[in-house]
Amino acid sequence: MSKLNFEYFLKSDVVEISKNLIGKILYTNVDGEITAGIISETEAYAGPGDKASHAYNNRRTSRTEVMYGRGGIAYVYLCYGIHHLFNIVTNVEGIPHAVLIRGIIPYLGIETMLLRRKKTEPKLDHFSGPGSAASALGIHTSMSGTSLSGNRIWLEDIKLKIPDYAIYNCARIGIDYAGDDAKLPYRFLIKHEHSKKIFEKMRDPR
DNA sequence: CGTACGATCTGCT
DNA sequence: GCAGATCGTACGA
Repeated sequence: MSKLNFEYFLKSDVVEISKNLIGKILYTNVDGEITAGIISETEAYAGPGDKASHAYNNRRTSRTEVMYGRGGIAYVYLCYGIHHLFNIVTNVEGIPHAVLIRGIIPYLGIETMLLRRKKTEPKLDHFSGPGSAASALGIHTSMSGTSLSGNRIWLEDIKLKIPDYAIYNCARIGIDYAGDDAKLPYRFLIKHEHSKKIFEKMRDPR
């Protein structure tokens, strides 16, 4: 089990990183409460040339400014006034690439995560969808800009590797405004059946 | 300053 | 399958 260091996030191919992040473990420490999930779904947002990105055409605002920082920090923003969506900034300083985390498989602290989600049934559905995944991990917009090499949010490799046949990719969701870029196959996810297997194994390790 | 709308989720039908 | 929730952000006046 090794913590991913910032160099991992400096690579230039955000789509490649998106795919590679599938199966990594995302940890948060919120007020001393540690929870974690296996990343099961991601989307790449390729910065200035990507109409779906908040940083399209190098648009800079106080919200998007953190995306222009060095890879390996969190970009968290509010969507529809309700959902705190968690992204990982990639590439070198000045290039605003990011990966949206869209789903997790509970790995550590599922009781806490269920409380945050106001759910009782330990179902996988409650942790898929970008708003749900971030909420389960206690992520808030106030954490935007947090370094992933600190002790508040970080990533680790897992021994169990997700095989390629269990991963597929397709077009991103909810970005109809992005024209042709809406068709780009920048979304990666673990097939549902495979996610369920991992989830069950996690809950009953025998 | 005012307005339009979004990288969504939920519950009800 | 669809509408409603709900509010910060962006942008134009």
